[in-house]
Amino acid sequence: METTDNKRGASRRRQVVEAALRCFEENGFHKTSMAEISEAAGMSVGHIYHYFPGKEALIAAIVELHVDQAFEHMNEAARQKGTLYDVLLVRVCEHLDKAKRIKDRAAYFEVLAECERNPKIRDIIHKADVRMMERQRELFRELEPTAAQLSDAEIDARLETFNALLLGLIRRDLTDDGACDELLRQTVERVLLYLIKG
Amino acid sequence: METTDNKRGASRRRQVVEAALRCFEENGFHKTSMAEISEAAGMSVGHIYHYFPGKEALIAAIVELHVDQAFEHMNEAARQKGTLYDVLLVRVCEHLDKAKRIKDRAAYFEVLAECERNPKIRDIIHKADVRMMERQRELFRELEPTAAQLSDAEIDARLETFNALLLGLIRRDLTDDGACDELLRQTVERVLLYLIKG
Amino acid sequence: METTDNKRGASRRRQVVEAALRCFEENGFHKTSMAEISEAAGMSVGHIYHYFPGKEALIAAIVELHVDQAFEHMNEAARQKGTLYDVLLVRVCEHLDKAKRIKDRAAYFEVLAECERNPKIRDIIHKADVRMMERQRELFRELEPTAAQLSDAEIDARLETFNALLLGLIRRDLTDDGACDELLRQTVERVLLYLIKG
Amino acid sequence: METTDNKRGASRRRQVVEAALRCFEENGFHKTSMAEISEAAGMSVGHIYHYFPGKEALIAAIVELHVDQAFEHMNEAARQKGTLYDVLLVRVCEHLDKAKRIKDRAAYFEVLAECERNPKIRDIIHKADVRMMERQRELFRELEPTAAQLSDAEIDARLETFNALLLGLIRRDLTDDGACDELLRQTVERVLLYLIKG
DNA sequence: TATGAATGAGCATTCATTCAT
DNA sequence: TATGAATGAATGCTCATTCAT
Repeated sequence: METTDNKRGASRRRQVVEAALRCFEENGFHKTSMAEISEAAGMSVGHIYHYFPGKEALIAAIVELHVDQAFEHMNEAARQKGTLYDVLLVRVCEHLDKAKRIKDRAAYFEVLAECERNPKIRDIIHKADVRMMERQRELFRELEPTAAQLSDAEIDARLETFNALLLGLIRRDLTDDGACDELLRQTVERVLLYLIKG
Repeated sequence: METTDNKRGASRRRQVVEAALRCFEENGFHKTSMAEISEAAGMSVGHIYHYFPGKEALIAAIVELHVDQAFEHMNEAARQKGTLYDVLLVRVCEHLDKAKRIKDRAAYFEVLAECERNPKIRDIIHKADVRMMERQRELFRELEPTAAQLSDAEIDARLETFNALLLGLIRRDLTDDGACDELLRQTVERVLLYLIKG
Repeated sequence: METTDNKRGASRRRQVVEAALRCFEENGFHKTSMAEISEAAGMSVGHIYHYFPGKEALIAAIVELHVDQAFEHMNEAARQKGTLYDVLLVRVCEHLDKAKRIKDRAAYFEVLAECERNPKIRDIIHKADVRMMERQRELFRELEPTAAQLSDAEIDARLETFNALLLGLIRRDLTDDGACDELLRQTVERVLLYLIKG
Repeated sequence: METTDNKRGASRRRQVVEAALRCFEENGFHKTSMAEISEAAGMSVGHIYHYFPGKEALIAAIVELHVDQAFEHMNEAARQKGTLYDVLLVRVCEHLDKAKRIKDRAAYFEVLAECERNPKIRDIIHKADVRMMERQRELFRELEPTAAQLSDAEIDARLETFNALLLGLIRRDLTDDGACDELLRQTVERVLLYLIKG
C-alpha cells in the first residue's frame, strides 16, 4: 500500500516537475502561471499544491534537476576512464551545444538571476557548486599526473577559471558560421589544456 | 526656450532611469512595479509614461546604460596606451569586482535572461556585442605586435574566449578568502596572457 | 457530479450576466467597471474571469440575451396563430413600450453603437438580423394570403421597412401626452397594414 | 482688435471641433483621448481647455453641428420649392446614403446612446427635435394641399412616423445588392407618399 | 487523492484635467 | 494666447494560493 502510494506520489511529482520544466523553458519562470503548469501536467491547480508548497518549490525542484544532471554527466564522463582533459572536454561540448538552443540559454540565465534574489535557490546552487568543485578536484588528483605538485587552492583556481569559461560560453553571440565555431572550440580546448597542464 | 525644455526633459528622463535602476537592482525587473519606480523617482506614475512608453522601455534604457558603460570603460583603458594585456586586464578587474556585489551579479543575469525572451533587449545586447567585438579586434591589431600573423577569425576566437571567461567570472561562488581570490586572479591573468600571445 | 457542476457553473454565469445587465443598464457599457459588476454579482473580480474571458464577452452575452429575447417574443406571438398583422403588431407594441423606459432606449443605442465599432458584437447582431429576417419572411408567407403574389425580395423590402420603422420608434421624443401617443400608434398601425397588404 | 481676436478665437474653436469630429468618427467618443484631439487639431492639450470646458463640451459641440446640418439640409430642400414629398425624399436619400458609411452610422448611434445618459446632450437633441418637428409641420402646412383638413396632432403623428422610419433606415443590414437596395427605396417612398397623402 | 471554484491584492497602463510658465 | 509637464484616480486583467467538496 504505502509503497504503491509512494511510487504513485513520486510519479505524480515527476509529472508536475516535467510539465513545469516544459512551461518554464517555453516562457520563463515569471511568465508561467500555475494554471499553465496544471494544464501541461494534466492535473488540477489545487492538486499541484498537494505535492509542492508553491511555485517557488517547483522552481527549486527544477534547479535541482539541472544541477544533478550536470553532476551526473560529469561523473559519467569520468567513468569512461580517460584523461582529465577528456572528462572536462565533455563539459565544454555540452555547453557549446547548450549555447545553440535558446531555451537552454534562457533557462540557464533565469536560474542564475533567480539565484541572486532567492535564498532557497541560492542555497541549492551553492551546495551544487561545492559538490561539483569537490568532485572536480578529486578527478583532477585522480586523473591528472601533474596534480601531485599542486596545492588544493591552485587546483581550485584552475577549475574555477575553467567553470567560469564554461558558463560564459553559453551566452556567446551565435553565428551560423561553422568555421568560426570550430576555431572557438579549438581555442577553448587549448585554454583547457593550458589550465590542466599549467 | 527649446534648450531649457530639452534640458529639463533630459533631466527628468535621467531621474526616472536612475530611480528604475535603483529599484531594479534592489528587487529585479519583475518584482519592481511602476508604482515603486514612480515613488523612487519622486514623480507620478502617469508622468513616467510621458517620458517612456512602458516598463519595457525603462529596462531597455538601463540595459543601454550598462552596455555603453562597459564600452566606455574599455575605451578609457585603451586611452592609457598600455599593452593589450593592460587594457583587457582592466576588464578582468572590473568583472572580479562586480562578482563581489550581489546587485551587480543579479542585474547582470537578469539582463541576460531578459535578452533571451525579449527581442528588443536582445537587439540592444546584440548590437553592443558587435560593437564591442569590433573595438576589441581593432585594439588587438593596434596594440599587440604579434597580431600581424593572425587572421581576423583567429583574433575573434581568442576574444570570444576571453569575453566568455569574463562573464563566467561574475557568478563565481564568492569566498571571503583573499588568498583564494588572489590565486584565481593570477590564473585568469595567465589565461589572458596565453590568449593574447598564443 | 457533472450535472451539478454544470448547473452550478451555468447559475454562476447567469448571476454574472444579470449583474452586468443591471450595471450596463444603469450606467452604460463604458462607465461600468468590472469592479462594479463583481460587486453587483457578489463575486470577486477575478472569478468573473473564470467564466468570461473579459468585459467584451460580457457585453456579447448580454447582446445575445437581447436578440434571443426579441426572436422568442416574435415566435411566441406567431404561436398565437393570428394574422401576420397581429404578429407584427406585437413587436410594435413592445417597441413603443421600450421607448418609454430610458434604460431600454439607452441599452438599445449603446448596443448599436458598439456594433459599429466592435466586430464581435457586429457579428452577433448580423447573425441575429439574418435569423430574424428569415423567420419574418417565413411568417409572411405562412400567415399572409396575399404573399403568394410577392417575390422574396419584395417581402424583404417590406419587412426591412417595417423593422426600420420599429427601431426608429425607440428614440421618439417622449411626451406624456397619451392622445399624441395614441395617434402615433394608429399611424404606425396603418403603415404596418399598408406594408402587409401593399 | 476685438473683432480680430473674436475671429481668431472662432477659427481656433472650429479647428478643435473639426479635429474632434475626425477623431470621434474614427474611434468613437470613448476611445478618443484629449491627447489625440490635441494632436489632430495641432494645438496643445491645455489650450483646448481654453476654448472648451472639457471633453463633454466637445461632444456637445459636435452634436450641435450634426443637428444644425440636418436642419439646414431640410431647409435647403424646402427652398427648392417642390412638393412636400420632394422635400422629405431628400432626407430619405441622405439617410440611405449615411447608412452606407460605417463612420456615419457609428457616429449616429453613439450620439443617441450618449443622449440617453448625458443630460446636456439630451437637451441639445431634444431642442433640435422640437425645432425640426416645428419646421416640418410648417412645411407640411405650406407645401401639402391636403394638410388643411388635418389637425396638428395628426400631422405630428405622421411626421414622427416618418422620422422614426428615417432613423431606422440607418442601421439596415447592408447588402451590396443594388436591386434589393432599389426595392427598399421604392417601398420607403411609397410609405412616405402614404404618410403624406394618408 | 483530486477538483476547480473562489479570492483579492497587485499590476501596467490610460486619461481628463490642472497649472506654472 | 499657448504650452506641455504633472497629477493620481481609475481600469481591465492576472495569478498564486486556499478551501469546500
